[in-house]
Amino acid sequence: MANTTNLSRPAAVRQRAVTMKDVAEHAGVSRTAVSFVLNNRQDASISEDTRARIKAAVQALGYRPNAGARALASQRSDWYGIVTEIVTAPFAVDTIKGAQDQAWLDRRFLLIAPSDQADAVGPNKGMEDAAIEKLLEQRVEGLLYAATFHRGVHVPQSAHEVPTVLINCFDIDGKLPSIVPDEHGGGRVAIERLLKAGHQRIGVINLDPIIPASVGRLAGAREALAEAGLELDPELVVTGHATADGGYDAACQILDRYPEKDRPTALFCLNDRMAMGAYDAIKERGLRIPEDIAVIGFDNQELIAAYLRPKLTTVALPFQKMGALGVQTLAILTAGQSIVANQQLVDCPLLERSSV
Amino acid sequence: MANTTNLSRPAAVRQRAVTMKDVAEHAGVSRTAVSFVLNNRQDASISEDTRARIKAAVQALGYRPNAGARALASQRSDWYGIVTEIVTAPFAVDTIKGAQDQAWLDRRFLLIAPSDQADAVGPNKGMEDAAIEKLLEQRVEGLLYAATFHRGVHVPQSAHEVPTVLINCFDIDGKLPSIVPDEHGGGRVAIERLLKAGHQRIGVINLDPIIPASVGRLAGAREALAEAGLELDPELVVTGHATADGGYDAACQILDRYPEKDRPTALFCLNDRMAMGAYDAIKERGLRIPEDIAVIGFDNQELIAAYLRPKLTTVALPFQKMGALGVQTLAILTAGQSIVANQQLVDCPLLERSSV
DNA sequence: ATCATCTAGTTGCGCGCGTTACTAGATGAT
DNA sequence: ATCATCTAGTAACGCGCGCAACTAGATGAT
Repeated sequence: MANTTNLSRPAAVRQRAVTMKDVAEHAGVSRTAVSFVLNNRQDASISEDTRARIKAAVQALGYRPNAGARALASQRSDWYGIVTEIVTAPFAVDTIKGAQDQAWLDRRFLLIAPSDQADAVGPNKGMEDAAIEKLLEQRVEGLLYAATFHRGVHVPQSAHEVPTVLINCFDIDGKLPSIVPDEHGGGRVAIERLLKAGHQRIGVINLDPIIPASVGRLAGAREALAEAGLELDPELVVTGHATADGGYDAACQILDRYPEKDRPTALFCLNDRMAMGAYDAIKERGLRIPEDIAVIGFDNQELIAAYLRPKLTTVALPFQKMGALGVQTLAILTAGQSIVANQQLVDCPLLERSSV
Repeated sequence: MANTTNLSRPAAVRQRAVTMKDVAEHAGVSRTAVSFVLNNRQDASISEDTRARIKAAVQALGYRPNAGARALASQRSDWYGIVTEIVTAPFAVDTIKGAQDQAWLDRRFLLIAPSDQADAVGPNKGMEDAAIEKLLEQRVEGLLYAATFHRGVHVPQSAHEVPTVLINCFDIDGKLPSIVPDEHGGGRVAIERLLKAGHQRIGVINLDPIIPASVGRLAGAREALAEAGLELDPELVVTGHATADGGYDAACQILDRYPEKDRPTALFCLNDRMAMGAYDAIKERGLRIPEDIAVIGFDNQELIAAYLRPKLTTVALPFQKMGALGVQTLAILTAGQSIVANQQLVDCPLLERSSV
């Protein structure tokens, strides 16, 4: 789809930028020589002397390459694009950070486009497509498509025109490669930590049971328990709304259902926001964390986990790693090679703080 | 400064993109005609008929303009750059969002570069400069430089080569225009809200007293009190570390210092994290919010304010608005016009929730 | 019939750069 | 002295596009 923007707005008056031609004249050589030196080409022979003269001219004039022109001539932009919900997303920045850092290492540049995938069916439907369109107009060589919670997504058609990697989500329609957190492993790790601390009777505050996060984490939890010869008591699993209030309500249910001796000694909250509410329920009952009840969360939502009192032990979602791995995967794909697996799992590490 | 990246990496094999030439041939017209139609130029005359043929060809071939080539030819990129600490910053995203949305309205594109300004004196010193350098290589027409907490900054020299606007910070060295929150007004608004609820004896949990946020908010608070014929009791102002723990400690001090009848009935916490800690101190003492003690925060750190129980009434920092205003200001500057004021203040609105 | 004007386009230059093909001179081998 | 080879570059093309300058034909006025 072409756009039809009118470019006839008056340009700002500003002095012309220094070009290679200027550098060449200043150094008394041809523009080609400058190009060879700047691109550090081994096949061209330029004497040490003129090489130095050229570099001096670059310094003296403050020459700065024009990335657009370079991309035009070389037919490669060294740019990747990332599409993500930027604002509603406390996590999006971590993904971007991871991708950005890796891109930097690879001498590439990351273009970030906003999208409101959440309303993908709503009024902003067009915005995401337009964002991708814009990125393609910049001739990005590959796309990262990141979601803020693990789920299946429909990727706009235009994203298929360049190598695309999904982060924290997977392609419902097709075969686009994806990178997702190892929810299952994260569930294991959380329970193993509680078992190690001696807890046997563990309550679970669950998320909406159909989302991948819930399915995976619970399965992992069950597996870890099974290996210890234990089972997850279905009565101890209560589903809450994925907010602090939801966590509070769920925790109340669990805590109030049993006399003290049968009460679970630990709570596995499937996200940190619910853990935040659970804290309130526990404190309200005069119980101490972790002495009376240990709490373990999931997500490592810094602002919550690190500031709760006591600080929340939780399982981290590896956003930075996923972002970095996304760029690495893209690098492989854009080089025309094929990748190992269509879906890559990234570990969810345990973050020890003080609530267990 | 020129970079000397070697571009000789092998490019991915991919079919050539559709160009204007292809469209022109397909439509049986000259390339210029296509350009005129796509740019919607009024001064050129193209019949309705060929205009339609060209548009059809664009559709048929899936033509997409090459932004780089367009920028090269037109000498305007339509890009702005924004430099900000992306990861350590819960707020950075809001600024970006505001700027991004405004840029979108203005048919411009926002390039985001990371920077770790916090360690500007440390090992990452070079990174910020490099990031700006990269943006300038992309020929951005203007720069936004955003900080995550209101402060004075030193802006790298290269940022002076294009119009630059500072957001949430101000230029220590020079005269770069800036956009900052109206801390003073925010302080007023917070206190006025408490006064309206009937509170007269108000405790303040202060930030480091030398930072602009503290200075402004306190001054505003004093002014509001003065207008009600009241004064801020110096004993009721305690400075805490800007964390939940700091807020807890400070709140304990205030709450334990007085017998019940002399205890303040409201707490103005100069940031939400400290309010989070204050909540704990209050609840620990069996007091209710807001019945026994009202709490008002500052910053509107969503993840905290909206999830505390009861939800925290707080004064919002207008990051989105500042971002948007930044882009608008940049638009004025890049158009060669001059702006009204060198420093623009943006209102900090009160966000009513349930803690007052 | 002649000239001016308008319509509907086209030709061609240049943006800044990467790159291929060429060359003038120096050096070495025979 | 002659030819091949090497050194140290240079000339020229094209990437995709915007834009100023031009043109061929149609229309209208005198």
